[in-house]
Amino acid sequence: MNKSDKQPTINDVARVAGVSKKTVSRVINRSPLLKLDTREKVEAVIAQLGYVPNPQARALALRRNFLLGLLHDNPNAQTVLNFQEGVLDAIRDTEFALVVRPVDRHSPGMLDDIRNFLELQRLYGVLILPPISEDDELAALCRDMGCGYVRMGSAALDEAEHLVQSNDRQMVEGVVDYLVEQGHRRIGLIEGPVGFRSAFERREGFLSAMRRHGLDVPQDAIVPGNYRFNSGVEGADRLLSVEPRVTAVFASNDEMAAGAYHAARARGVEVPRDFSIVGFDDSPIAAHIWPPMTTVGWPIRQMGKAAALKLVAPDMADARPSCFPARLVTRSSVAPPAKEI
Amino acid sequence: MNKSDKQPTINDVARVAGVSKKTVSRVINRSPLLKLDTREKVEAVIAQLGYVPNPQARALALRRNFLLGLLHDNPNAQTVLNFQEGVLDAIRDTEFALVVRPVDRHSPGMLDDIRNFLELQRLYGVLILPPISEDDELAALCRDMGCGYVRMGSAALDEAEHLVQSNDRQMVEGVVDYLVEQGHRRIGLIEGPVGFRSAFERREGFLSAMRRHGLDVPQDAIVPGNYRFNSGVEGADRLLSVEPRVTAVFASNDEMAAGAYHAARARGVEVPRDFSIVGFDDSPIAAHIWPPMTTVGWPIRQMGKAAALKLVAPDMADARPSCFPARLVTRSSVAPPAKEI
DNA sequence: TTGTAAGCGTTATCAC
DNA sequence: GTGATAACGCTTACAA
Repeated sequence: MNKSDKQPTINDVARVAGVSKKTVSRVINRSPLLKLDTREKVEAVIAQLGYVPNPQARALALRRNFLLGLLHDNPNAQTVLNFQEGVLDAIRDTEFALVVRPVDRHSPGMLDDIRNFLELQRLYGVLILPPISEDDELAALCRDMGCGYVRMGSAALDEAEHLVQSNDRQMVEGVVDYLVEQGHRRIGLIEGPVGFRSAFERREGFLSAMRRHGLDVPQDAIVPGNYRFNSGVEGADRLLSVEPRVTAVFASNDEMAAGAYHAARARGVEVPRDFSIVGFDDSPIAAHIWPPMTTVGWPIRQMGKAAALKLVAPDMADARPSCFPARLVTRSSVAPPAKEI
Repeated sequence: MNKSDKQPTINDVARVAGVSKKTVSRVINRSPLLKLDTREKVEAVIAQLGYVPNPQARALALRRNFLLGLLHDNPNAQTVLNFQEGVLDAIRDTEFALVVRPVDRHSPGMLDDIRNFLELQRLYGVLILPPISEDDELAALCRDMGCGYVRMGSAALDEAEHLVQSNDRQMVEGVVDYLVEQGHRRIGLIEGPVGFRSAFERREGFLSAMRRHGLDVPQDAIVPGNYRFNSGVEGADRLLSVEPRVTAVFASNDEMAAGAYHAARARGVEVPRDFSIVGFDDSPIAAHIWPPMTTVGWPIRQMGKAAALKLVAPDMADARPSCFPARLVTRSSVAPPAKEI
């Protein structure tokens, strides 16, 4: 239908529609100062020809690529993938694509690496997952480089347009409420890594709810962790070795909670009869471990979608909300504590 | 140092080096017909100016982007992420970036979607993960569109330059050997989904090893599955309900193997004392479930790296191998069978 | 409201 | 071997 079978270009559209390429360009870019019938005429030709603007050419002219970047330092795999799916929900059927960029937050060159990356790829914007989303220098870098960004975090790290937030603190309060409701009084906490905002928020939620219930939190009912499985094993082991024993534990994520299962099993402590466990994330392991784990699930995919929309279509309704409520997923790892003898 | 603080362009290099831009271009593209000292002179200027070619401009001129695409339909999350890491290992410090594209193999429009995607983004090449890597139409599409591709698969799906392969069949034979060595004679199989090459290979490996050992595989020792947790629960449940019971099972992936743990536990069957379980993938759950699972681990990250190198640097040594041997990761889910009474 | 001309930073063509 | 010059497909002045 067209000369050769190459993709039609803006020139083809202009020629067929009998207008200049600039006018076609205006149609593509939704310029407001166009006569309605010109626009319609051009749109008809675009549809007829099946014309799609070439992103490479636009990228060159605009000095900005139609690419969204996903910056992360390896939170858990399912989180990253769910977030990716959400981003894809947002950019499906658009010219945008998603490029992924794992980074190493322990490398001193991280910021420079990212600068080079942004400079080279000229991304439209980046989405930053925790924990590096908490790095204000990184956000400043994006701002300086004129690269859009949205951070995902568990606190109000930034302005609404740059943030999708989960309400970790409040959710953990809910976890404690639930455990107390089940009759628990001595509840332990396995913390997340020092320096992680999410870990901080979860601990604060835990402490404030315990306080609200008038419950004591002895020093040794709080043990450190680093979000890794092994730290959950060790943490729970310490918790289970002091008397009087806690009857329940909140682990700051599922992986550590799974570790707590191990520690319990190794000591012959039965979950949930002797020891109730609650995790955080609702990752696959929570559903697959035995007994199935009660945990906090957050809408990562929606957050991914909203984050991407904040960049590519800031006025869409779905781009608005910045806070995404998590919910308690009750399964079978919590039971009322055994009667004291 | 330069006029304004923009990135230097090829023109700046040409001017400072006192050559034409085409010559600089030749240096960048390693054209062989250049005088050595011209090349060295230009290279010195490039280094001095910190010049980096602009990928957007190259993309426009070459009608091909410096992007690698990762096409997958959601195998497990850890697999995808490990593969991504491998790809990143390959393209770190190059101008390439990785764009991800989850697809839905059940959608009738999948192929058209992918065609549009390739047409629009003009990818340098794509990496295709199983199960869609097994789709020959998809490979043909890439070929037609002049888009490089490498498939990851569990069989010789394609020529070496388009393939990174794992030796599933052989590995599963090894699993059976191991179980037999431990004393098992009645061994069950939970299959993967019909139509998946990996599922086929794993079954064939199982059957051929059993045959080699002269062991009988009754009809009801093979149960269907779909790589999902629940099918593992159901499959193992069926296996455990027929007499004489199998003493061990090979589940075609870890997720189903985890399901088998559940089924056993629900019936009061103890793993591994009464029932040995072996999975496939060495996904995180294998290490985190109790007792830790014996499984087959394959070098996904290296495969990702090799796959990417086949596209971007086909002559590098690391790009050569097409077959990547997996290995048995022995943990605690296998024990000799209880003595018959 | 629309069109013209000049880029954006590279590579391809084809002389020299 | 090397260098003008014209693409590549779009956008941004600036004119009309």
